[in-house]
Amino acid sequence: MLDAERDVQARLGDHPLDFASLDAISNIYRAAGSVRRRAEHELLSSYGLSFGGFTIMWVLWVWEEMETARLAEECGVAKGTLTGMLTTLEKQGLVSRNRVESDKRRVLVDLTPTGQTTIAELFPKFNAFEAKMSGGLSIEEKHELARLLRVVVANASDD
Amino acid sequence: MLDAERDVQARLGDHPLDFASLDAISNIYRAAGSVRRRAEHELLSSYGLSFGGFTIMWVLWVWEEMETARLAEECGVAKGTLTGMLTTLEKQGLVSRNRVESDKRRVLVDLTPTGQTTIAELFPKFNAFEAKMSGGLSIEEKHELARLLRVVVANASDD
DNA sequence: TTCTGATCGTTTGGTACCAAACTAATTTCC
DNA sequence: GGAAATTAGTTTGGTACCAAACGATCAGAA
Repeated sequence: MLDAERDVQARLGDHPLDFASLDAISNIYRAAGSVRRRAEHELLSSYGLSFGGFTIMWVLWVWEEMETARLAEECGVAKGTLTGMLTTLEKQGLVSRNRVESDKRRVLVDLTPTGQTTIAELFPKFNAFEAKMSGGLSIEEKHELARLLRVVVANASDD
Repeated sequence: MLDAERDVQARLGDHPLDFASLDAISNIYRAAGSVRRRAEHELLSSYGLSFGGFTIMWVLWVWEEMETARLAEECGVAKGTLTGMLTTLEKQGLVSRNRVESDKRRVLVDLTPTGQTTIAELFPKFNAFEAKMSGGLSIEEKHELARLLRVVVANASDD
């Protein structure tokens, strides 16, 4: 990466380059992309799940039945995106949608029994995968990584 | 996140949960997604660029003319994906494709003069954006974040 | 030479993803 | 009580993204 730093600085001329920020932020995507692809390849594809689909199921497993809006928020996707992903999961028989009687605009999403079984079997494997992806880091380093990332998330979420 | 930890542990029963790994890895996506959306919103949309399109232009700016295969690798996308993104950038007049005379399978991609101007103007703003997204972190913390992420990338790239 | 295998970029088919427009249901305010 | 504003989820139109199949080109061997 030092070559890049020198080259970028050359392009910028006298414009100062904040390389530390570039280094921190640009590595976030690189890491996210490579871990995501690896997870889909190595683990999720055999369950017919995308990374996003897995995330939905995990959230529902932990917090149980949930409205669409909150589910989208928890999963970090737009609500329109969630509609399509839920349709996919519904076709696979993994989640169910139920209109709320008292307010028919709302929809409650929940895991089906099949979905429950699937995520209960899958999650331990996924957690082991996460351990492998963070292999070589101490527990303190893992928590430090999470802490630093939370600062970035907070910055990016400011309104 | 501590509620989640307790809830997940409850679901897992006696199965041990590696929460530190979960914490580290799951925050990577959250951070990547929120920073990406913010960048597109706040900065890239006014240039008509997606995050991926910006990445391509940045790589070409730093390393200059490059073959498709290496460009895809540098940008962290599949080569088929790159084809479509290059078509978009080509339509916008920002990059050009040129077949290599000595080996007509190969294609060299480069920035057009317009592309050069665009990225030279945009990059300082993007770097300032990166600084904002990593605001509140010291220089040492930024480099530590990058270092920890590189470990993850290396783990995810193992064959 | 010509056949075989490898390599490069593109195409294809499909999901994921977003923002904005839309529809239906509910609440607010006069 | 009814029009207007608000809210929830879906639909729409478009890009991004992947893996696998494809077509063209090149390199090597018989």
